[in-house]
Amino acid sequence: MATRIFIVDDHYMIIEGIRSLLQNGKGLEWIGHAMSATSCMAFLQTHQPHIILLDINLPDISGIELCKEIKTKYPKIGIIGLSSYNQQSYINKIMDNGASGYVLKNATKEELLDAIETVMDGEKYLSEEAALIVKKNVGSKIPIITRREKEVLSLISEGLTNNQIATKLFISITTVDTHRKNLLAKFEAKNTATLIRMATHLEFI
Amino acid sequence: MATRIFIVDDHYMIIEGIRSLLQNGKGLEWIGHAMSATSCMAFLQTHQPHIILLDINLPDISGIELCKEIKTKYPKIGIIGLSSYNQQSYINKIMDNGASGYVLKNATKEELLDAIETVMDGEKYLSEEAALIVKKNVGSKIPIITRREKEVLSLISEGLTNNQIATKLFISITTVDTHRKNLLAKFEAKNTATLIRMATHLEFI
DNA sequence: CCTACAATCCCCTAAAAACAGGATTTTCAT
DNA sequence: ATGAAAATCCTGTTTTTAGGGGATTGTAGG
Repeated sequence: MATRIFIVDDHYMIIEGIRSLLQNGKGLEWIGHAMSATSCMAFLQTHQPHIILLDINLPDISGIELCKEIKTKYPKIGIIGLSSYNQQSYINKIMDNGASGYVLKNATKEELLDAIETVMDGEKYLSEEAALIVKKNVGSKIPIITRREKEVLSLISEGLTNNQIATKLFISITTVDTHRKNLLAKFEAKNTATLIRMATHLEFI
Repeated sequence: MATRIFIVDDHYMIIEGIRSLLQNGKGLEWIGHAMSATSCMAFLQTHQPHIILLDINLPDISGIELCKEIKTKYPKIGIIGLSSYNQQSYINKIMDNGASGYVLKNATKEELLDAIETVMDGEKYLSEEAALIVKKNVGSKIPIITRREKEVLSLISEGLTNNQIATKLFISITTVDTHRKNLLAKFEAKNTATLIRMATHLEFI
């Protein structure tokens, strides 16, 4: 039986690229693509791929969330994370959320086929570069922030004061202040300026 | 004569994707690809494409720099910028550096062919989304800051207080404060958080 | 010469953020 | 159900920023 492949990515060129790369792969069946999380979930109600190639940067919800959702509903599907950049933080996150592999978008055809094969065998796969990055960043921790903290962080970056954030989120100023304190602690940032800089570089914003 | 297309992108999948998208395009000749700025310049010494599809995010130097370089040496080549994201600042920058078009990586086959055709006709092309962004950001100028201001800006982003910056630069706190005030004014930022966010996105830091 | 601009310095006040201690409730997975 | 983690709220003090004035040097260009 052919391995059924489904791909979720919002970039047309990537979809085309992967389709083209997989065209000659033996034992692979391309069963379609989705360009958003919602259309992906809709597709899965009627189709059962073996492997989903899942872009981490999606327009509606993050690929990481989607990965979790897919894994909860369809635990048998193997998920391989895809990303354009060496987003250190994301590699860990998506693997923690049930993905079985991670491949960068500059991967070669061989790497991609290798990843699919490895995951089909029930093992985990990290592309060479991804593995390097994980190795390189051992110790340089990526903070794990909560939904609410992320929300506050993003509002801070938009220039809102604690007061305005409090009003917007219907919470007390002191709560916002606490979230802010926790953010500073988690990022080990001295002040807002560093916080925003780090968050931007780690692509939290 | 067929339009000779050359592509510069460090992502294998994108290269494959575009190759696949252009395969059926009439009058197009795919003459190769480069995955870095240096190999691109090397290729151009022996080949003359009509159109270069140029990714903005390259590993060695930025696509914007490369664009300038290509245009200086080979002014006849039409360059179409490619980018994954709606990087507002980049659209202006690459167009200012001689590019004739800008297409997002989630463009359809039609958009891409349209872009190539338009540029071959000697006109400029902006993809729908890109045009929207530019339109949305009319008036949102890129601030011009002085050497000293840039210095202060970068120290702010590193988390130094005005006091520490003053000590470091051997100037008074009030001077630092003035620079800060001017930075906020130039970026039209409400506070430090927005300032740093904008500066990061506009690549001042 | 004169102007523009950068870079420097000063004073002031209100608002905001940083920092340090807490405490309570809700949510969620084992 | 129980414990951990998240999210909420509180009371303080100290430091920093935001934002408003205004002023002095030096330098480069028209």
